[in-house]
Amino acid sequence: MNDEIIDSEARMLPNWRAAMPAANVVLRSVGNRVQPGAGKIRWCRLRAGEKHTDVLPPLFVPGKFIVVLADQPDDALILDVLAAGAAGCCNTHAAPEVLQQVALVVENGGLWVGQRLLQQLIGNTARILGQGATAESGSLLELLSERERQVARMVAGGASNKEIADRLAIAERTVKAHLTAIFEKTGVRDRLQLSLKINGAGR
Amino acid sequence: MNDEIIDSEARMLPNWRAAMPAANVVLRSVGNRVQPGAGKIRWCRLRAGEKHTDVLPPLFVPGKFIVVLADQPDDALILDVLAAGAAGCCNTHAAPEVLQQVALVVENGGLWVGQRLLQQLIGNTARILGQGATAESGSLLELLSERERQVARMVAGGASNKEIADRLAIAERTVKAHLTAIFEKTGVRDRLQLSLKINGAGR
DNA sequence: TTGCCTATTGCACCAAAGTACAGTTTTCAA
DNA sequence: TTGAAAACTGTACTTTGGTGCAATAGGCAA
Repeated sequence: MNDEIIDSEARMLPNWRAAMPAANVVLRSVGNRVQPGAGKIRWCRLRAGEKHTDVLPPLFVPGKFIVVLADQPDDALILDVLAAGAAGCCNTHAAPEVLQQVALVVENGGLWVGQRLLQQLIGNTARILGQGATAESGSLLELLSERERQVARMVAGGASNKEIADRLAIAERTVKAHLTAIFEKTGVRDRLQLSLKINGAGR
Repeated sequence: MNDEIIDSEARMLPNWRAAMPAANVVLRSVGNRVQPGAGKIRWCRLRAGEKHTDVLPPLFVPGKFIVVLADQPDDALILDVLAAGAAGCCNTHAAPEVLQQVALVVENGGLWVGQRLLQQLIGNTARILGQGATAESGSLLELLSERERQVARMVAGGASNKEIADRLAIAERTVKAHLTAIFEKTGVRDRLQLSLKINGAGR
């Protein structure tokens, strides 16, 4: 793979070379755009003291994935760079096997997250889900009253609040009240997310 | 790899064979222990109606990783089996490439989570591929420029304009401009309808 | 060189979605 | 009889979505 490794110093590390012998280190300065190379993945080193908000934005280009190699990859940083659009984040000195694993996942369009952080996310989310909503639309809809179910299905079918109000012969305000209750019970934030959950869209 | 696939029927699926030609399907009955094979991974099919709490516990043995192949892998199920100790969970009929990706990650001690769920775990960050797109959504997306496709997929994955702007490092106004063009080209009236078309749900 | 397409962006505006506070009425189990 | 839940609704507000007008700049084929 002809990936590039973007760093503020032009020094190839041994684990990088072992993982991707064909890659090149490309220099960057803060704030500067770097011309994309041929590979699908743009590896970007984040040194201690460098802010991802300064480093990453110029690097995002269509059709390329960014993987961050962080010198100090604490959980908050990892989540931040992933939330900012990076497809993975691991330690600058990660083993070549790990870097290759990251490359495979990311090249296939996946996101790569370290195991320990992922387990934390899973544990936290499993506990949250265990206390409340499930994602399956059947059991999701079971949380709702009869009228709420009716409104939820209509939203999932693409209807606006006004259309729902007209069809059910109720006020638009009433539709909004039902939706607010639906959002609270299901843990979704808006009608688009509700539709995705009910329709089972995605995987 | 000499992994085993544990199922209640002794029937190898084509995607399983393609992903791991040396694997065997091993029969199990509910509640029964299955002697571990030589491989590191024990793939366990979870059919519709089968409860993971009945199926998985006898399968956990030291030194082996369990990956669940679920017929109906909704988010709650995936999180439950991961919280219960499985190292991955994907669709029974996942593509061989996906199964191989799972195998690589898990054999190296990682956890494998589907992209959509992972994005939810990361706080609903979104990078949605066109995986699972219908023919309609395929031809729909062909109408769009590269950047419009990117924006459209992110909307279909549930992202707000602000989130898309942040992830692509562009202005929210630019996202809206792309969406206006997308709506014109596809003939939909808003992001909810766009999401339904791309995800192949509803009308 | 020219014209078209794509990408980007600002300012301004209106419409729709969603939230907050508050209220009434009906049904039904305790 | 009482209290809770469900259903309904108004007024008012904030946030987000979407549109209109206008503009610059780069890439590329004719």
